[in-house]
Amino acid sequence: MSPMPAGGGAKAKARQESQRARILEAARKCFSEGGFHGTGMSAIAREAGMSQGLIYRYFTNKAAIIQAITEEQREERREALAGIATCSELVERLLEKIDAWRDSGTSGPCEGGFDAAMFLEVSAEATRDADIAAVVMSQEPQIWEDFEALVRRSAEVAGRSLEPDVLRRRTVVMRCLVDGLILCYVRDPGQDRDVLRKSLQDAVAALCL
Amino acid sequence: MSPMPAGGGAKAKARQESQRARILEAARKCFSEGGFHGTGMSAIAREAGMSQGLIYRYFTNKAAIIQAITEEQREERREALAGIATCSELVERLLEKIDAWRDSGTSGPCEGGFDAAMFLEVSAEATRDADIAAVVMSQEPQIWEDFEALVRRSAEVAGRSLEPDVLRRRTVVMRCLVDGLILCYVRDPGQDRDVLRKSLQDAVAALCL
DNA sequence: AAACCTAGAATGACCGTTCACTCTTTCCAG
DNA sequence: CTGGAAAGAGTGAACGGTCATTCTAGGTTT
Repeated sequence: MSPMPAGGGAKAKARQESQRARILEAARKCFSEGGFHGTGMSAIAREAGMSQGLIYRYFTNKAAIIQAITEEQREERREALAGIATCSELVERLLEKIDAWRDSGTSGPCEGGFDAAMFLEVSAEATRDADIAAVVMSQEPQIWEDFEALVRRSAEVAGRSLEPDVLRRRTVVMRCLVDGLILCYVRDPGQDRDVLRKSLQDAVAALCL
Repeated sequence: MSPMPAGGGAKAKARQESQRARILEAARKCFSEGGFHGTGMSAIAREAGMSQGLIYRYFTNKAAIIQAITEEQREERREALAGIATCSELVERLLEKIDAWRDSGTSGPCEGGFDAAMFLEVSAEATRDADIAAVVMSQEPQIWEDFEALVRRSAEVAGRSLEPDVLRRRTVVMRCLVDGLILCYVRDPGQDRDVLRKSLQDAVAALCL
């Protein structure tokens, strides 16, 4: 009946999880290179080193894989944000990550887990697929919280205390800057990295962050 | 030999152009709703009110249509930017356009020609398809020029004169803000528009623009 | 032997593209 | 003006291929 194996022993459970993870990892790489709709199940199966049919034992269909990957992104973003103290540092780390992504052969997630192509793919897909849009929107409050916490932290480090509504506005600006930076850098990876860095740091300073 | 009709009379030329435009318009709508790879030629043909085969009289293949649409975007962006005097006004107009796009049923280009879905689709595709990436990158210098001109204009209106490197940095920041705003608003169209507006206008003011 | 895992073939649908063919317009010889 | 051939515009069926998904049947583990 159920497509997923019903767990008996803990060992089976473990294998189940590892297979799911293997599929997800393969799918992430393929989707990153070819996009959600440009990637076939055969490519995912090949990358994962298994048959096409086997994938359907762990995921009901392709959409479920896409959804799982979309959900994964939140965790990665949270973790990345958690280890950062100030807005200035965020800009620095982000530039490093984009560099790493770009240098990893224009495809696939780099070691840091950041994948600019996937970021855009998810955003684009959300404008079309209602299910993906729902997942993305459900993540938003959490992401805003994390960003706001960062901005607050950053202001405190700088010895300033922001009023709630100012904090909120600065947070919005900061997120727009970050997203825009990704877009700009991805669009033209050849442009001067230092100009980008100085520009953004300049703005961060002007905004008292 | 040649796939495109060789022009005899001016009338034929005119029809040729109008047919091309018809296909492009239909394709834009379909691509906006389903993405480049999620849209079939049959859908474009149906939307354009012609047979699939006829499309190939005006475009060598699907990739050529995608490329033509990508190229179209530059003109639209240029025109939109040309009619704007200050950075503050840019933020205002952009929010209006995103609203118009969102309200037009989550699909298709709105009357203002702005299409957030297409914007993301092109950016995402550029990370994968080398031809599209080339088109996008070839547009970049022009777009940066337009943005820089706007920022300069805006500073002059505010009675300030920016030094070249400061101007450049402010331009980068402004573009990141604009791109980021689109991304934020598209990701969660339900969020408070006024917060977005105030936040961005705040930042513009803080950056002396 | 029972339960599960897995590969690989089969499925029908749809993909982008081509092709043979039919209309419609153009154009010039008579 | 007219008639008929040449050329262009347009159709829709057909092509090989790939798509996502399902099924069958053979292994492997327990």
